[in-house]
Amino acid sequence: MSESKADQPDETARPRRRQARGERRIQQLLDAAASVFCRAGYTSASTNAIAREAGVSPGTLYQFFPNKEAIAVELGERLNRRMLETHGVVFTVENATLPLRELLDAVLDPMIEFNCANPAFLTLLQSSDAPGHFLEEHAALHDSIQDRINELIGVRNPDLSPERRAHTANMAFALFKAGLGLILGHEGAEREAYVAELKTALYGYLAPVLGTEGVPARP
Amino acid sequence: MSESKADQPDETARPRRRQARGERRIQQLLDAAASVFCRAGYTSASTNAIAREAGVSPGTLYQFFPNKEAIAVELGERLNRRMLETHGVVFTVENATLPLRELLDAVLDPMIEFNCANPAFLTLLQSSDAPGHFLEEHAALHDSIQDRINELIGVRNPDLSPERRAHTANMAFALFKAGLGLILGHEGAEREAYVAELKTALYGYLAPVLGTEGVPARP
DNA sequence: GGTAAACACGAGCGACCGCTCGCGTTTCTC
DNA sequence: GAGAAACGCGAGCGGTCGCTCGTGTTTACC
Repeated sequence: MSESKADQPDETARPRRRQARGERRIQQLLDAAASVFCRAGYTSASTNAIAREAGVSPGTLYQFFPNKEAIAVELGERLNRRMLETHGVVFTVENATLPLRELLDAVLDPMIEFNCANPAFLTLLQSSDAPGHFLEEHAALHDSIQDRINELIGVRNPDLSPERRAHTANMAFALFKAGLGLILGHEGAEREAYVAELKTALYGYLAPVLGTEGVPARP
Repeated sequence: MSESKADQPDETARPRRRQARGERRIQQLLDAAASVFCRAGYTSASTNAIAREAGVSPGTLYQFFPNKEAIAVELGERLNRRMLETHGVVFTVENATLPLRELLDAVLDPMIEFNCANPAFLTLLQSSDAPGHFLEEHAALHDSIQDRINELIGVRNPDLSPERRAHTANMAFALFKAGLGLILGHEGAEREAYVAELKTALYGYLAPVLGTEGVPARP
């Protein structure tokens, strides 16, 4: 109870001014983490391996991240932010009113492209083995995407009950992740084939709920 | 090179006569392993935890399994065998000729029921983190189911090219696993809702390929 | 009943894990 | 250029892991 000086040890402790070198190291470490997570999964990935891959010592890694979990959280947040910044535009009202086939192209193609370039994202999204608090951030990451899908379905078909809409969004996202796994597991022509299969599957699933035709713009 | 006595140390080494007590212990250990794998995933599950859950010492566990990997392999094989014995009947020519909606019910309902009763099966099926040789058995387990689906699709629509059929079987299985994950993650009414959504999704995906009507019996 | 094998135990070995700490180097600020 | 702070290192700490081994108990077979 003798900590009444100036700084609490809990959150918002101290902003720790980073130098340009530090920011560079952080990026190196996150890139290395993405590679190692992707290769071994979250649990099997070791912080020493991440540091080695980044070309720094274990001590240096812990200059920038308080623990292993924070690395995964930060990586997930950055990837999620980057995906929404770069391709988040796809969840627009204009796209929602397109014919279903075009809507799927407009949404899926950028998503797939991003995930092919950043396979660690899917790894984090479906890392079911994970200790305690990482699961919360994991869920947050999940919901962040889920909400976009939910919203798009709501715009497309406002008559759907909230429960049904949630189920549909949840299932659609699960189907997407499943297809994405197949896509990332193949290359070249095989990959393209699975992209087509995924679109077929989502079309077949969503057509009865969302309709295949474009919906007219609201007055 | 001086091992020309009688028994090679490699495969088919010695059959080690098991007593009834031993068989019972093996079952206890596999049940415990299923529970622990399911709770923590393959990598995070510790052999000591499995032994503890089975109520035996670590040493006893290693009387029956040479290593951790062998536990997962044996568990996977037993579950797979039991599923095929109990519900493998669903992949019959008679079922293949049913109307699609009834075909899906006939195939999915037993599968879902089995996986709800044995959630460790899905855990093993999608344990992507795994060292070396477990992946081979993992793939074998995978293919064992995949082949059934492939065969069923072949009976239903013989005109499909082998490549397209393989893609369809692969994607259908991936979609099934995705839906199964949602189903196992919920209970009661929510679970039933996701069962319905999964059937809808697979119906929408397979209808254009397999046709919705029953196919006539072959002369 | 005697003996060999199967079963059971649990302390603990070696390896690796996440992470720390003491100390040296680089960079910023005045 | 002096002081502070950020950066960087790597041996190694405490802990857990998969797994072993010496020893004792139970069971099968004659």
